[in-house]
Amino acid sequence: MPMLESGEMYLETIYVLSRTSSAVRGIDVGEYMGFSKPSVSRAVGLLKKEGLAMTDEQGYIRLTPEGEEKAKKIYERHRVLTKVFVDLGVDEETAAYDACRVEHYISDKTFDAIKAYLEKHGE
Amino acid sequence: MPMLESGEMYLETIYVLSRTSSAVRGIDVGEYMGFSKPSVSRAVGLLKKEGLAMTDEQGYIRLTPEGEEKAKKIYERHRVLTKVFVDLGVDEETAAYDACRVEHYISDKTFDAIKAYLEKHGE
DNA sequence: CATTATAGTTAGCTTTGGCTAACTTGTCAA
DNA sequence: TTGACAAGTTAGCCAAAGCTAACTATAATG
Repeated sequence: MPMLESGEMYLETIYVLSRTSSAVRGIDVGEYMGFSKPSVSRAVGLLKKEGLAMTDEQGYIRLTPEGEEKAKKIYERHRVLTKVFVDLGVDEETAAYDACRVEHYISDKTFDAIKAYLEKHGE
Repeated sequence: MPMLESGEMYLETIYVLSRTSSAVRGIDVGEYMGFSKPSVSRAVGLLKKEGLAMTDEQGYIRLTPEGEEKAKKIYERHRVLTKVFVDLGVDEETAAYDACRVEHYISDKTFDAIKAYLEKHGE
């Protein structure tokens, strides 16, 4: 089954936290996203079942190569969309917030077109 | 409470169908959206409860002024976003499909910025 | 060593929004 | 007038994804 917004958000959050802490725990994910421990527990369990996340020897959450690849793609969407919105004159916070929603709903085709536009017109 | 994607889609569909048929029934809405009669029945019931839709003397579904206003806004988002995506090189079908998702998730600020861009750069 | 705090899990509730099955209602034609 | 079909509604199921409460397990501290 296809990954929904919720799953993608957890994946992205784990990826983003991994880049600065390298020892990501469920509690950190929950705090970052504003969700409860049980919600994180279940969501991470689903990511594991899908082969996108795992728990390492110390009990920290890690992404599998496949999970990391997916997460990178989502995060790239986030960065590109935020930049496009900011370039269009939207304030940083709103741009990031909207990017965070939109990133889960556009097709590769449309995202690639937006990205190509940014590469041609952005500085 | 805020209107979610589902409610907005029903509202938009009723609006779009109203523009060509003027006698919109639940069955038409369901057929257009690919949903069952009971799903439409409940969704339209919710729109009524929110004061956005009503049933006329002949039993057809009508939007209230408030509902029509909301629907127009959503539909405008649909048109503008579709056009932007097409302008960026996305095929019509994909553009419309993606617009249909995105239209529910971006803020007024971001939409206005996109619209302003289109008005300046589109033909 | 025992207590306490922190992290994670389990159980079970809630809402949203699909669905099917089955019932009601209304119209139309034989 | 009756029988059938079309439209709508009601009841109740299911999945997703949040929540709280309560349990477990681990680690740190007095």
